[in-house]
Amino acid sequence: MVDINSQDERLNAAMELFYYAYRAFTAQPDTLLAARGWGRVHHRVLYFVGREPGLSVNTLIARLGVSKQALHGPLRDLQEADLIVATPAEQDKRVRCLSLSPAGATLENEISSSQRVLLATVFQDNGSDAAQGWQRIMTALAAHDQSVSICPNRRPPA
Amino acid sequence: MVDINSQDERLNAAMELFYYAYRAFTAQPDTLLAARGWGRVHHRVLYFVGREPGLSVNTLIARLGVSKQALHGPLRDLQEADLIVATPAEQDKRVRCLSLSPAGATLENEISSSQRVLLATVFQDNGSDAAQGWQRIMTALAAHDQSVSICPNRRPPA
DNA sequence: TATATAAGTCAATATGGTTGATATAAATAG
DNA sequence: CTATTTATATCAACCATATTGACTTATATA
Repeated sequence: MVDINSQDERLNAAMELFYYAYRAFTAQPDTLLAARGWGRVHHRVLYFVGREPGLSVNTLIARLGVSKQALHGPLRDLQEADLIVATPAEQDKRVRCLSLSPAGATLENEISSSQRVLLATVFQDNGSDAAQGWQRIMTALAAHDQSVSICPNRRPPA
Repeated sequence: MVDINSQDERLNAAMELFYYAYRAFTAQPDTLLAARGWGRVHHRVLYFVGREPGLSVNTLIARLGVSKQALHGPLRDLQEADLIVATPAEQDKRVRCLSLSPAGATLENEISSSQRVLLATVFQDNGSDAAQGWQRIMTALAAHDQSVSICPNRRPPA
């Protein structure tokens, strides 16, 4: 039988830990983007286009869960900076297929590699047992995600 | 020697995991607060006041990293809802000491207990080894937090 | 040919943050 | 006792970012 109060304390500590760890994890991408005067949406566009090259504007809107008007500003920024290219689809020339330019891929990689390096460091510093445990717990948590697929845009990702 | 690409894949998966796990973790508090038409600031006020009862308004502003004008709306909401009480300090009657009312403590507990329950569940389901590993990794990550103490308000916490 | 769809844009509006100026009450310096 | 500083609280102007609605253009399809 575990002492209820000490159990609660442990969980409270875990809650704080989660928050500060997440903040550390997201700090560097934010800094890299903010340097260009860009925000979360730019980051998320780069992220989603990087992971699903050739997706359409409407698909991206669905992925991000924002209105098209909210997307177009950042999307245009990224196109004008030659980080995202939009090419008409062959079968249907109305739809624009979005993908990362080489420069866009470089930036996207720069951003996410800062996160990969951080993770790689802490995984290596704490041994594979800890890393595996972390993965198990996070997987279980992610499985509890109640969020709808076309996300309600209340709490933005990336 | 580890294959670089598979290593990157593992880290990419960890990045996604982190994001979805965090979203699952924060989903329920958001829902509970949104039901009252409230947002993150209300939550964070309840959280910080709950963990540091008797703190002053200026201290709270520093903890949150927002302007006093941005704080006062939500703070007034919470006072009018009798969730937060402000009592003049004995030594210096200018400063208001903020604390949770019984109702405020109840709500705060309701909010955070949804998170405690989620954590307790996944910790229990995955064994103490995994839980300990998670804690080690998250602690190491949190230690890398570069954020300044009076945070620049660019990337909001809680 | 008429209609529907994908993308892009303009306008009006809401929210939530900012800074600046000011008011009030209480503490403190001279 | 008076003057100044400090802690809190507002008011106003402004800005960024999101929303919805209406519309245009190009393309596809019935």
